[in-house]
Amino acid sequence: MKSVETPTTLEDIAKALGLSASTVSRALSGKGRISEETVNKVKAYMEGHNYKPNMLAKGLAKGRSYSICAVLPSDAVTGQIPFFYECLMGICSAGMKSNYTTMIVTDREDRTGRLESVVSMGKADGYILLRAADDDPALKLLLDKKCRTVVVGNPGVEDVQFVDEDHEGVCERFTKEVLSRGFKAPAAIIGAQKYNVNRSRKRGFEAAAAEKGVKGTVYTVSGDDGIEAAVNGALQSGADCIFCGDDTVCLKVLSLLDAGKRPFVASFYYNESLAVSGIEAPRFNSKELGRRAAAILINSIENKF
Amino acid sequence: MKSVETPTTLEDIAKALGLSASTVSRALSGKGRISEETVNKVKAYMEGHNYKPNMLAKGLAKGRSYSICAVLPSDAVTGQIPFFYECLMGICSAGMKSNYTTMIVTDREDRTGRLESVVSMGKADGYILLRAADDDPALKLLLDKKCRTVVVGNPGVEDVQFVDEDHEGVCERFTKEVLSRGFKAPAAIIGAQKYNVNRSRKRGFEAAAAEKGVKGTVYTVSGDDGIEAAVNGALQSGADCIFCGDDTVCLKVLSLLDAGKRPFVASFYYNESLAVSGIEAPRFNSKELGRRAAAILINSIENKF
DNA sequence: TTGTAAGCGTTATCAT
DNA sequence: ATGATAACGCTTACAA
Repeated sequence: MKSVETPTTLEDIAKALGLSASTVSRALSGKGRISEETVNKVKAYMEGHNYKPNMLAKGLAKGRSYSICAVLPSDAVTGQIPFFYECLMGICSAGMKSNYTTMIVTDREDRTGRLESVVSMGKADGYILLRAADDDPALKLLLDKKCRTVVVGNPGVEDVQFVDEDHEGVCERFTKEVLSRGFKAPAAIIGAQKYNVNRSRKRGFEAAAAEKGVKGTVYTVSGDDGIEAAVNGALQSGADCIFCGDDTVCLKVLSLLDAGKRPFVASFYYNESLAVSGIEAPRFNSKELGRRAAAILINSIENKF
Repeated sequence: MKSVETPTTLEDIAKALGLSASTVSRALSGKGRISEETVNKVKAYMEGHNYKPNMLAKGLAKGRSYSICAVLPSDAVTGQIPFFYECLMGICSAGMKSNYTTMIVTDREDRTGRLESVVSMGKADGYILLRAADDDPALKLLLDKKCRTVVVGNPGVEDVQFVDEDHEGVCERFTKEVLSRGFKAPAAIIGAQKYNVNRSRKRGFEAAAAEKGVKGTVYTVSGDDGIEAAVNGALQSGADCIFCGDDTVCLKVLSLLDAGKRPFVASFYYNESLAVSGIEAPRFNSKELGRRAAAILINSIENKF
């Protein structure tokens, strides 16, 4: 049953080397007193035969799963948002580096049943929330259950680890740069204010408008019809440029405007698809953001045990 | 240490009910001889106290991980392709229904190191390959290691389970419908032919052109510069409409054409972003496709053990 | 320094 | 029908 080529268990290696499983275990982990010689012998053996530990067994013994869980929104639109996919790639990549597996879980908006399941089965050592609204039920659940958690984007909650970009600053600088081209009546159409990131962008835009001494009008929207109303409002009030809170909003805005004679449109978040319409937007490295989140989480896992 | 409210182990329940752990195990699984009465007693107890089994322990005992692994491409562009994200959501959703966790792994193009790691650590009971090229190294690895695998899209390999859409048929019908509007010189710009799906689309397009009695020109491309050359070629040879193999190609094509006076453009795969430019395309339900893949995989896992 | 043995929580095999 | 007991592969006291 057991392969001769590849040792499948510590026992196999132990037998082959005339040692005991525990000695091999120590040789590999470096924990506990063990002779340099034995370590080398084991290491040498490992070169040829490529043993991989059974993480389930290891996990059971150490009370860990060696996997981290990415908590994703599952609403229809998210597939159109490269941010989530890229961020996920970053998490996965950073996880693998530390031998952590990345699992995912999605719940329908405002439900947490699946996440709850995952949590109570102890299938993950930590959680990365890829989006958190105010009073986010998923975040609440994770905190209640005392799960190690890192949020992508500032959740605006005390004592929660998070990684974030400087949305406010970036938006402010970007807006100022655009306004300096001579626009006098900027409008901004920004998504749901229950997301901290949208509030930051709003502040950044407003600060830039104030500094430039022009009156900036902000339309905060949630849902497609809100966007249509905002676009109409902006046009009627004579806006000469429209800033969109993110790529999703921007794509919707573009689809509502006649490409030929639309005002200048920009987005606060870049997306390749926007290139088709020649839209400018600041770029963020979401994969790197995911990497950072995972690194922080794993670090906190390894240090707490 | 152990919570009084929530039993964390079978032992806890056994103690509370004056039974043994193995009896409780049987009561829950329904396997083996056990009295109706005991089953009811245990079931009743479970109502109040919401016990969740430790899947690691269960997995160790049964030689399973209770998780399935989605193998994703990690190239830069994939974030722009809603297909992968949507498919992943479907997999995750179907997995949760059967208490399977969905984990993900990505490897840089043509590398399989990470997947190999996951495979040899036995962290997944089965694999879903979200994209397979001809002679795909990841698929080869999975088959070599005798991993239960389902591929999304026909990999063109014997004895491999897969789920797929009828790309050829859909493309043929779609192309015919468009051509019946009077176009006489259709061109198609289709991605790398190492992907079966692109070959299917090419066949579908060609069949439609043949049926309509017009000469269809196919440009097969891989990479952005290939697309530019193809677009130029199509324009110079007087194409009056351009079919794009998928949403990615289409977005690139659109960015190369002047929106005002471009020929009619259509895509063989829909993407919300294309709506901005009013592009038509057949729609596929990728989430459902993912669901089907997961269902098949899980079914095969449960039946083989 | 190394080996032995107990333990992680579950399932499966055997007695009872 | 139920309860011990071994087993899954690993870690970690504790013994030697």
